Amino acid sequence: MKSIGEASKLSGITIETIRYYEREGIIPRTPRTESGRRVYETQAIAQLKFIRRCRDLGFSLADIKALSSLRLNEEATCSEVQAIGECHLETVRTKIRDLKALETALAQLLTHCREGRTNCAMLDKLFEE
Amino acid sequence: MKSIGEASKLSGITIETIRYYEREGIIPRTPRTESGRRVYETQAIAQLKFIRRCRDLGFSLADIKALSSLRLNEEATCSEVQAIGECHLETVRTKIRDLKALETALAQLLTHCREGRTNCAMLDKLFEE
DNA sequence: TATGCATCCTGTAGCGACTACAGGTTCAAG
DNA sequence: CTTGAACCTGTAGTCGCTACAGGATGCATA
Repeated sequence: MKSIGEASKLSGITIETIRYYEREGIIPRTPRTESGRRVYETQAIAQLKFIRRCRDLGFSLADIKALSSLRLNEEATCSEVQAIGECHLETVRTKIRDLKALETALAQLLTHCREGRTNCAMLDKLFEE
Repeated sequence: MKSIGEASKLSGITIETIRYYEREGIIPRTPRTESGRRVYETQAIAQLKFIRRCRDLGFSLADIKALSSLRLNEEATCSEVQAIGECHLETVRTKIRDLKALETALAQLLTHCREGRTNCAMLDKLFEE
């Protein structure tokens, strides 16, 4: 039986974000004390940790919602989880490829820049044609 | 003297986004016809293309604003442009590193998943402890 | 018991960079 | 003169938070 502050420290999610997750239905409505303060049980904190790990892996909140419900669903198969994971992995790989291309282009432009000309070769390149 | 539709096609920026850039002061207020339609000269279109290229390189609109004004400023030095570029390049490289770590972690989790167990090893891993 | 401070509550607005309308006007072709 | 494409302004939604404002509660100390 922990307060939101303790839940925050244990899960590594800020208080504001925990409340946001509740508002958005990422986690179910947390029980309150008589005075209206949120109360977290061990399981609720485990769920927050799970969300934290998924976010660290870059999953969207929509994906996390799906993964959470798959865990609770008896009939859910591993392959459904796998599909979400594979799809996300592909997204990540695409991002890496895109960023690498971008890195190369940027580095190339900066090489011109480093030559110390008065007129900036990088800006000229970006403006040309 | 082009319409916003033509400017959009020539620059590769959607009409809505061009209007957004104007609203946000990324580009100056575009002159209008008597009836209130936007009119783009060759130079305005060149600026849109410049913005497009910068966005493709991942620069923020704030950076682009700075780069644009550096180009117009007589006293601006190449080193100021370089500083913005180097800073952005570092950001990109950091992102690539982070995404690669994430890719590895995800791929590893999915390896377990692929083993075809009934209980999903990936979900279990994410929930454990 | 009173005070003071930390922690909590709800509700709303802001971020970046768009995107997507609604509801209206203008233009050019047939 | 009508039709339909293209344009206009203004506002709200997206994602995943973050940052308040303005108030209530809980706990330790004087």
